[in-house]
Amino acid sequence: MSPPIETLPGPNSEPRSKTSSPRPPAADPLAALDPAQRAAVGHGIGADGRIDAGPLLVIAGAGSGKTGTLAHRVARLAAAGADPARILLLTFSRRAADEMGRRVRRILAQAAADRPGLARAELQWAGTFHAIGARLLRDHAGRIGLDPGFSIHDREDSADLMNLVRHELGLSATKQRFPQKGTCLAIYSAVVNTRAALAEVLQASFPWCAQWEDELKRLFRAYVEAKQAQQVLDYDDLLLYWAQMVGEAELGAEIGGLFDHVLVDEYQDTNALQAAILLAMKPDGRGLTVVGDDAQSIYAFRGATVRNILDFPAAFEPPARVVTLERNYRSTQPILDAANAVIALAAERFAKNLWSERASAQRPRLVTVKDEAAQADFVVDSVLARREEGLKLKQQAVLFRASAHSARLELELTRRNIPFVKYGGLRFLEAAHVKDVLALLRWAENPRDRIAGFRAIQLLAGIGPRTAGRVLDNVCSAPPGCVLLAEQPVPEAARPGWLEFATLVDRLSGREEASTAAFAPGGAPARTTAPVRAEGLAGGARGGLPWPTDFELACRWYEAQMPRLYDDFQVRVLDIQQLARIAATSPSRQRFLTELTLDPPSATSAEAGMPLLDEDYLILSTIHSAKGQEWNAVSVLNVVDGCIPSDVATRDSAEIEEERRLLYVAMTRAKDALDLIVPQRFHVTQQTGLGDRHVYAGRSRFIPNRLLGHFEQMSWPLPAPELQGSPASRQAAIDLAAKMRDMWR
DNA sequence: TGTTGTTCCGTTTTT
DNA sequence: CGGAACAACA
Repeated sequence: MSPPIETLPGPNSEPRSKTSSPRPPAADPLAALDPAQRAAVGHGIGADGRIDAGPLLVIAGAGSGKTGTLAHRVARLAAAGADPARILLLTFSRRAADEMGRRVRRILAQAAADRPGLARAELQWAGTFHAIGARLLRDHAGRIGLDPGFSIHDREDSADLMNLVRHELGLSATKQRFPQKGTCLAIYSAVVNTRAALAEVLQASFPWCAQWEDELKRLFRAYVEAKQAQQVLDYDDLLLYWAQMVGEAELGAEIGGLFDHVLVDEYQDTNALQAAILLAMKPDGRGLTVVGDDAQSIYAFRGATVRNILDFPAAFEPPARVVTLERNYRSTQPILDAANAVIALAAERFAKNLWSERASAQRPRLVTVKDEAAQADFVVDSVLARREEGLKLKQQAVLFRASAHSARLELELTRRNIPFVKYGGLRFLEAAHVKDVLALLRWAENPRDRIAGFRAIQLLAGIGPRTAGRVLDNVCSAPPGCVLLAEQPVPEAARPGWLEFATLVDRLSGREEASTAAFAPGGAPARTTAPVRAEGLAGGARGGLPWPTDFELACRWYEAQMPRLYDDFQVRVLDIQQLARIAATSPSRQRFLTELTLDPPSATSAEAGMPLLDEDYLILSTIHSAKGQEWNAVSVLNVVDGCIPSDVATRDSAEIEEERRLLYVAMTRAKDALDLIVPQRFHVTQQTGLGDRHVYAGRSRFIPNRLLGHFEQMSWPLPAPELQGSPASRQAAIDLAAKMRDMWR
């Protein structure tokens, strides 16, 4: 069962000193690569430039130049004659896709000074599974009975729709409490993404819901029907429809045939459904390259399984080639030693030991502080100290397990006027006011989208769920085509506002003459007679307003409603303006809505809007969002039991192991300096009635005593005997000392 | 019918 | 502490 693992020359056999070997001409981009990387890059590309590549698995340790290796491989394929338009690159985030595109371009530009055509090669197909799925589905919608104008629900929308169906089926009024909408969606999503049976998923992950199996089945069937009736796809559908599409023999071959090479990054964080898609597109594995690191698998909660990587080689006959990258170019050896020691305690792992040539005397620091306030003080102080030494804020990051863990620090940073940008956690997109505007636009784009309409309609004063539901019923179930929005029955008091709203929606939908035009639900003649709207086609193009004029129209109307809806509307207006800025960069309404849903701005900052790009700012990030990144100096907050591992993730050993890998990922982000902070006491806004409590927590179980040798231990503030205690007593002591000195003046 | 108030529950990470 | 579910009021 064990795949042939190719172990390439390690530290001893590969001196690679900077001075000894004469550098090949700079034009050879392979010159900068080590032997393992070169093997991965050149796999299946003959000396004569002929490409004949079987499946390849690259096990790439943290910091082993994975991104560069993948970029080089793409560039090398292109240089050997592969058509860049027929290369599919699947990454974990849009950011990673962009980065990859940049690097490929750079390498090609370097390598092909003499071949101008090459330098212009652009990747046409680089993005996340979800984004590529959305594009393929729109392109081939006609073949699978899908409206190409389908809208995409984010998780909240999906949960709302699930809730709607849940109520309709009477499952909200059961004697025993039925699972909440979020739980239902999580179960549904787990079934889809793991491709397991409902019973299995319930057993394994949601045992407390096992009694509801039949009801859940009913609920999910109705949920699927609702989505189809509304021409709506959720995140999972983007993968599921894609998988089904390529599962059809003919279509699968056709779509697989669009690509000569398929390369997948972060393969350890893909799930069974994604693996099925790949296999269906490339059944024999030809042209398939996947890259990943089992030690960095941190998305099991989303259905990702490390089995994908472990089982990859054996999925093909003959098995895929395996290349392992163990040399780390990022971190100093002491940091690596500590990280290796942490991951070595994992129950099971792919044996792999990272090594580095970056010697350093500085071990990572394990810093004990009194509480979270002291933690914030310490972090700010050391960040500033490093900046004094010339390290830009941008080259420093603070990482944490859960978004809320940085609250104290954010406060302190704001107080001391230090700019920062935070990744992960509450998204821009999840803010109620942003969702309001998007709902309005989405409803205009797809009148069948009930969730969007439901939200948009209730923005009006005097109109609640009841009226909104009635209007939507009329709009959706009316005989094909003809519903006058303006004539919908609404309470008298709401009438004037409603007319204005109806006019707006009609205009947004491309029907200028509000009073006479019919409001046609999608799929009705108005929609089907129109030719398939190609994605690039100027959106909002149906009828009237050019994008983003319609957006501005919607904003103006919405801003007028805001003071009534929100007490703090002044702050929220800024977000709407931010949204307008994003909208302006999008070519069409549909693209805007799709991209924003699949790829929301991932960062927020304390200031209104993002700091200017050239400004310096500190990076705050959840560990999950830090994936693939690196910084010179990294601080990890709350390295205590209860945070890492999170106390909600200690139900079984699989969860605990994932938390261990999480700490490993955090530690391996650091190049030169790494601080793990351990507050002895931390605050929980805790359960029932007791109010806030302090909990005395120990150092994370992932750093047991026998690992302490890898760290420099310190306490902060440095214990100063006699001076401990309250600020008042410290003050008094200092005064006394001054008096003593004054005696001898 | 729609809005507002009250109580209770759950509480991570993200495409 | 925020959201959801339910009860009371306009």
